[in-house]
Amino acid sequence: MATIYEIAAKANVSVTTVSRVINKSKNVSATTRDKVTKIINELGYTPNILSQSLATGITNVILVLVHGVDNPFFSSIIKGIEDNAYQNNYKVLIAETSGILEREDQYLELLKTKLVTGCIIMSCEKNSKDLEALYEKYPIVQLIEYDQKAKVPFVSIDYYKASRELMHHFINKGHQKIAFINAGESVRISSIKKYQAYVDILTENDFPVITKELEPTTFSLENAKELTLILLNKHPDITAIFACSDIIAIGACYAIESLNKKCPDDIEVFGYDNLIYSELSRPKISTVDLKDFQLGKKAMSILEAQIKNTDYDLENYSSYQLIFKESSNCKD
Amino acid sequence: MATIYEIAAKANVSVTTVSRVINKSKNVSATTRDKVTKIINELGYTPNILSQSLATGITNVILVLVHGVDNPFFSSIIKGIEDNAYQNNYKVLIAETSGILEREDQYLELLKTKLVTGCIIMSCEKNSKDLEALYEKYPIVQLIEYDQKAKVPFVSIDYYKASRELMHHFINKGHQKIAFINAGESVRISSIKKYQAYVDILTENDFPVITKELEPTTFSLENAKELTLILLNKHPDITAIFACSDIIAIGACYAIESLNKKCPDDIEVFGYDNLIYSELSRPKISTVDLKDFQLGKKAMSILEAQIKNTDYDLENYSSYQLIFKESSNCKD
DNA sequence: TTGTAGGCGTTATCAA
DNA sequence: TTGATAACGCCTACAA
Repeated sequence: MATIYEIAAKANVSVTTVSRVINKSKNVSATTRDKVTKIINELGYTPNILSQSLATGITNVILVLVHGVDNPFFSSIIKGIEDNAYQNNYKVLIAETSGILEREDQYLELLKTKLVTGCIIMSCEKNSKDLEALYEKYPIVQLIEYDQKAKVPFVSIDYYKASRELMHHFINKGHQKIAFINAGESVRISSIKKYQAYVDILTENDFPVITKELEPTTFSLENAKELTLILLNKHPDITAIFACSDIIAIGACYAIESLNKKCPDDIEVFGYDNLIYSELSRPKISTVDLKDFQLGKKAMSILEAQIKNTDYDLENYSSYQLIFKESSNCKD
Repeated sequence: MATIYEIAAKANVSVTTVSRVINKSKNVSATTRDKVTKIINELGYTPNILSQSLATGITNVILVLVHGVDNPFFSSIIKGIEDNAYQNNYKVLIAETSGILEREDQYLELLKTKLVTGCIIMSCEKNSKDLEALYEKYPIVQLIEYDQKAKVPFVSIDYYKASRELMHHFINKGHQKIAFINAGESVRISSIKKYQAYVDILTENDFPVITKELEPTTFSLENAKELTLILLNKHPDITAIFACSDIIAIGACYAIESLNKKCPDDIEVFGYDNLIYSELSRPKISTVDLKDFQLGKKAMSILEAQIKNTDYDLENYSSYQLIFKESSNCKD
């Protein structure tokens, strides 16, 4: 690879001048600039990011930490992040942690070693203190799931509010026996908030709480079906199911169908996240849309604010929308 | 962040010695090593990868270039890559190109600038020559889709063979009017090979070729349904459909259902890729499993061979398996 | 407008 | 077994 020195030699100028041209500094004459630019193109020169970063202490690379790229929201969220990032000339790299703390740390070291400038964390195994410590030193933003105790900026949606809205729909429809099937990761803020809303509304109305939680390791769809069957067996008078995710909702529908009941006529089902799955299934699953693209964009903007030292909020709630499809009786 | 100099100062040794300790060189006395190690731990020192790489010209980071992380196979393939990579102490980063050449180049520059050591390419917009030129300089492996004309190593499956096998199943079942619905990216090697196999087998048997190709920009599921309806309208005697992907197969099933026909009784349908979608739909889609995890592992091993300068093959075909589910009459 | 020289944090070379 | 010093490729005062 050509270096700044070779360019300088061929152009008969100093490396400083070449550097100026590369960085579009104003203090270069048009003639010099053209001469240097021409040679740069001739030699197909690309600046060595390593060296640039070493000298400036900054890279234009940001990292997205995710549990797994098969994370349901992930693919559309990343588009939002990138949209914002590319506009501001950042490169976006993604890393999977698989929920393994050691691996998470390994990738976060890329921050310490200056390889990446900031990090969007969608999956975090750290305790609150360690996370805060990290945030003190580096630009960090949590996305969707976040640590309630840590004072570290996050972008998410108000799961509690959204879930109350969903429950209100059920109540307005006259449902009294409403089941809730939670994902098997009830430590996640999203699960906690959904459950809170579910319980609160039922309590306010004096209706019974009927819940099951998925076993974390199983294939959600099958497990959801099993759990729903157990619930429906024990409580044959259930008329509505609040599923923590679309996949779970589909499993629930399978269970309903296998009992020769109809969804939504006999039992109404609501999912969460508005994934493509909810379109593929029969009936199509009513669900809560998270506007993933917006979430991603917002997260990137918060990160950038940190990098550029401008103002930003610690708590950022993005909008959502209840989508009524075939698995629920249409809106009120 | 602490640097090697601070460590050296505190330990009363030279930076060279500290460097030796960090890199586990043999030429350090146990006493010195312990002393230095202790201070390293005390100060929570992490080497600056940028500097290391600048000095050595090597990073332990590899890059996976993908069109989009919503690429259907991607999530399980990446697990295979990582499995192999972590064992050999590499970090794996992922980047989306969205099929944009400029963006692809931007990420590939990370190779030139030594930020990453090698690259697994799952999506490439480059022409054969440019790709070959890249391969001359850097460790590169193509995964799944590959450029037939470029002499650049690839890991994929033998789509032609697999598709012939699939078609043989149809023929053995007595089907004569077999439709083929191709993805809207018929420049991809996978699409080309599937189509080749389809046409070859029909020609060998003197059966008619009946095909449609998806419009690239549309939502596959709906578009597949439409196209299937058109085909079934024009050729009501079609008894089998070879769909280029599971999603397309699901769309085909929808079309069949909407005509009050039964799958597989009236029309047998086969998909490709064995994605989760094929499990969610009714009927479950018979499909070709690609053993994604193995593919990923293999790709990483080829990349490593390049990095470590050991032998490897240019053409690597991984195994596959026809999976018979509900959308086809069970195996022969 | 241009150039010189020192520094970023590490490793490699050579000598001691 | 250790250390001094150049080198990696770039940026940025400071000087001219």
